[in-house]
Amino acid sequence: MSKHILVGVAWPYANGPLHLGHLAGCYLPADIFSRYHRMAGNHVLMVSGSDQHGTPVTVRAEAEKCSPQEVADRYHASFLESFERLGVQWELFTKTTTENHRNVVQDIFRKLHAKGYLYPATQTMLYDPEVEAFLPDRFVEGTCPHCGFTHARGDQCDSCGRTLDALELKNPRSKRSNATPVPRDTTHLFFKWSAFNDKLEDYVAGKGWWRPNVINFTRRYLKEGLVDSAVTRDMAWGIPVPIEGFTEKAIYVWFEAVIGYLSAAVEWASIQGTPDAWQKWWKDPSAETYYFVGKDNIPFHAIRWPAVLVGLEEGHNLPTNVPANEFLNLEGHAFSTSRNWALWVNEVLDRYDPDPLRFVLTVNAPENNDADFTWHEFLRKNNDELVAAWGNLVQRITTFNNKNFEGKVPVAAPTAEDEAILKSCADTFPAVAELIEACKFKAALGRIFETVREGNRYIDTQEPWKTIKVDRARAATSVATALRLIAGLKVLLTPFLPNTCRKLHEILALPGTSDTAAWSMPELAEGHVLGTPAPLFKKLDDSIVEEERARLGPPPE
RNA sequence: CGCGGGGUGGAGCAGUCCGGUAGCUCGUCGGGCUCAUAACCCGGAGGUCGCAGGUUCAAAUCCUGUCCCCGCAACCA
Repeated sequence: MSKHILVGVAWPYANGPLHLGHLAGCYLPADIFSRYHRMAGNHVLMVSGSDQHGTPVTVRAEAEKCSPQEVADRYHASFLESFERLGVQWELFTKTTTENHRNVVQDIFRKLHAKGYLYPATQTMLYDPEVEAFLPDRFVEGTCPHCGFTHARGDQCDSCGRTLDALELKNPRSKRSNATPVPRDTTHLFFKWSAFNDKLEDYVAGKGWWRPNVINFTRRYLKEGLVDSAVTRDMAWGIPVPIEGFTEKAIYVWFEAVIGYLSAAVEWASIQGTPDAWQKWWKDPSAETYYFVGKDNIPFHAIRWPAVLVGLEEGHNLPTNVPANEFLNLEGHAFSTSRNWALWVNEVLDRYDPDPLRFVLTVNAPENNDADFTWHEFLRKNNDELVAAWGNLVQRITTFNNKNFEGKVPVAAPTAEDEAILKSCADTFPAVAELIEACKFKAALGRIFETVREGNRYIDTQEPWKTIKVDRARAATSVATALRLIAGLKVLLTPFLPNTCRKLHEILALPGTSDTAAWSMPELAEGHVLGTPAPLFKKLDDSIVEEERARLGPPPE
């Protein structure tokens, strides 16, 4: 009774590389979740891709005097590198500039139009005569009409916090050219969000088990009532609107990007040579759908994307859960690309191994509240928890076995004590499975480490280094038991620490690969010859804290 | 202004829905062990749960007010 599970992960915007906040926010939890489900024998389809359209990409391209596609492709390659190095496994990580995506999006757009959910309406927007383009609100700066702050953005004043309409700014100027923008009328296609209010309320009625922030925020949004809004834009870099009279305009990036979850599934199926296979995840009601995103993405995945799917009236599955994470801060301050306060994944991986990073970001994940990444905590958690508890358990057992039993699994004559520790490890499987399925990854990892500590206690009590001098058979049993224990723990930890678990898999000379191992206690027969022991992790020197802080430079403000 | 989330020993977190003398990891102090990356094991100290009221025999847990942090408020990933 294996299940079909669709895992959609937020589409990273292709105007900059990934930083640690992105990882903690969605990519790591999604990877843990998907890896577990694959090991548990479920059919996982984990998809995402780079979001390549939109104004910020064109602005960056302009600044670098290259094409938007060049900018987008560069960061797409950078994303792929990050995922490869981290061990984040996708069924497909694509991009929004594929022909397939454009076809799927335009097809959906036409259908929604035919059903009457898209209608034209005229609005007044600010136009930059210099760059000859309409300006998104945040690309307009001016004086706040409420507090007089001179650097208020078109959407919000950073000084008094009020929401603004770009048209009410005094002395507006374009952030793209510094020219004075002028109001100009433009006609767009509006999506009838208001038509879906009731249906969405019915949909979320049974979702009380979602995370508090997600469900409460969603309900409040619906309670206030959805307001129709434009889903087309006056710009060239995007997917052309396939409707007569609007073909010079592009579909709004947000509207288009979320459709990527569907188009990526279609693309994947096509690549597999089974073009209809995507329907198992999208049309079969027994399939489950999860969207891993940051908290800023909640309305788009819990409301707008479901509204579009409902509007299609083709029986697409709605999200089973949207386990949105809060935000990760860096040394007490928000990540900020523009202020250069960030840790880029690829740069961090030049200096550190992926699994310690995965460990720290999971153990300290922003699941229920904002979390803070500090180098001090990174050092402490690596040295005092990961290396000390788990790394050491593996090391002390494998080296002891190597020295005393020629690196072969010794013959065991298990007593109740030995059986108890293995039973305890076996019992950890369903417990961890339940936590992962509920998207409680911190708790799941914590639960595994309870068993790790239990393992250290077991060895301490057994004292094979003493018994081997007087009762070799007893020592052999302890060591064989401990080897079976770490083999079990290796399976449990694979979703979290896939890279070092692969190493351990080799050290234990187990058949197959660690990534595809079954979610259960593996067999480790007597006499089985093990590989050469080697430390799984490195202990870090205290000096890295100061080093890394210096590299970061002074904090913003 | 409004709405949602959060504010628990030195650090990071759990517990709050179904009120009953505060839990976990790390650090720290003391002890043990020596197989192991000075790692591992045992024990202790340390908090009254942002603040102020209230309900109750009893509140971190319910109610009211207040302060601080984060997000949203529709075009911004």
